[in-house]
Amino acid sequence: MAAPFLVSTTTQPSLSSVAGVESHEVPALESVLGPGATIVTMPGQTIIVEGDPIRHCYRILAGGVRLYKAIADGRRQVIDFLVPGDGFGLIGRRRYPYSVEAISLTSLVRHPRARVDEAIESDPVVAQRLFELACIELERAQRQMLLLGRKSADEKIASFLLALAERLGKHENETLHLPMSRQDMADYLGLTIETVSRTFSRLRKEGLIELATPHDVVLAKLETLRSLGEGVE
Amino acid sequence: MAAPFLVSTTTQPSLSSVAGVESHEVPALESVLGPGATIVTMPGQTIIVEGDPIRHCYRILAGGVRLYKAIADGRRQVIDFLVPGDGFGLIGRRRYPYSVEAISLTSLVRHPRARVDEAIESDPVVAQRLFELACIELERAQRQMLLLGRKSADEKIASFLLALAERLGKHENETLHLPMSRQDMADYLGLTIETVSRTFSRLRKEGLIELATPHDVVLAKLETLRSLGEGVE
DNA sequence: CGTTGTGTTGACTGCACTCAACAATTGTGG
DNA sequence: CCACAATTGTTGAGTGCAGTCAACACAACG
Repeated sequence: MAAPFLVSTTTQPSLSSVAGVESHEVPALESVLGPGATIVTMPGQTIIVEGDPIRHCYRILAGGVRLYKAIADGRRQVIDFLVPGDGFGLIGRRRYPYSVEAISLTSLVRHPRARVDEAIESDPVVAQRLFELACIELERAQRQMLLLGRKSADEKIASFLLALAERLGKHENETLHLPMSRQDMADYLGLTIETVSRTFSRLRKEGLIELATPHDVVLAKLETLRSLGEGVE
Repeated sequence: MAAPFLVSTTTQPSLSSVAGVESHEVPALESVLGPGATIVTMPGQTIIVEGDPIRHCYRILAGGVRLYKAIADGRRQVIDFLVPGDGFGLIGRRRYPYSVEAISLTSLVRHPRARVDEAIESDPVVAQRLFELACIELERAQRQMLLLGRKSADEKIASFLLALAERLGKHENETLHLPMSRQDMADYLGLTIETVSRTFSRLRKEGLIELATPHDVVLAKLETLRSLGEGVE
């Protein structure tokens, strides 16, 4: 563990740019940022610690990360999982309100945050675009509040799978790859690993999903899954 | 119930502008919006329904409102409570992702949303300010995700009281007025009315708070309340 | 081939939920 | 003004969903 950052300036060739990743995308901002340093991180490696000043903004080229908040006794709440195309350090003010860790072998491009701040001042379109991105994030967070506060374990898992499927453009009977651990899912959904595991097993027995491996889910009955996730009795 | 909107164009004199209301304030935007129509709503009255197009933005002069999302079977998640000085309809894109209802007798000023959209295009400072506001809202939402996913009933109530106290600039042994019902608090914290009521009673027995009335809490031991809210064992 | 990390399953527990009764308060009509 | 109804909050009794503790399966790895 605690492997050092492997920094390289060469661009990663295998970007694996996924289909439906829209919410964190930064097309209008691409040009503003210019070239950046490419960073490769090992699974489990910490990239940002909650409270760190926002010095850079990052975009994920390959792999994935988790954003999370923690309390003193070790409890964690995963705020979001980011996939290739997503970024962090772009929205936000002085400091990161969450920690960032790599889920798998992950490569990112890093740009000085100052370049964004300059762009906000100079280019009105940048501020508009960032405002729009922040609004999208806010709506995501508010949807997650409904999930965390009012949904059952079944409904949470169903919603999670559906949201991820939509984000990655997966359809019925396609295989959805879950790069994160059961613990990560639990901390994202306000559950324990055991409950996550049991719920996957139950959904499998009921035929709503198939588990090729613990990290590869086939969405067998998308509609049933959807009505479950929406909380329709 | 279902009393009609009482619209008047005269400005409400008793603004009751509270001290520490910062997160929803719109000082730089005041001038942009110009004069608006004043609206008075009765307790429980619906102002916005989830999914409504954002045609106006509102600022609360007196009273208070709840923002909430609901599912088909009636379960609700209160997203936030707004107090005088706060606003809604300013941050967000096409449609409201939540419903808005008055908690108490509430007066608001309403401005056409189009005026904001024009200002975003024409005045770079407006877009910057809105981006900043959205970031603040996002951080609030993310803190609430930690509360909903990982805190116990005690910790939730303690956090809630502390956040409200800070927002209204209340200190130790001062009385904090809670304008919302137990049901609203429950739906905000992901609990039931009974659990909210029981937890208030327990905190009272332990001497952390006093209950002048069910809606007026004296914060007797602010530090103990704080460590409880932070999740320190 | 043992070790370690991760996931699954079982047995049991407990925190918060449900159901229910009652108290307190407010509003309404006679 | 009082009786009654309606609304809101509190408390008790019992239940259940998800949590805890524990054992085991399985794969990856040195």
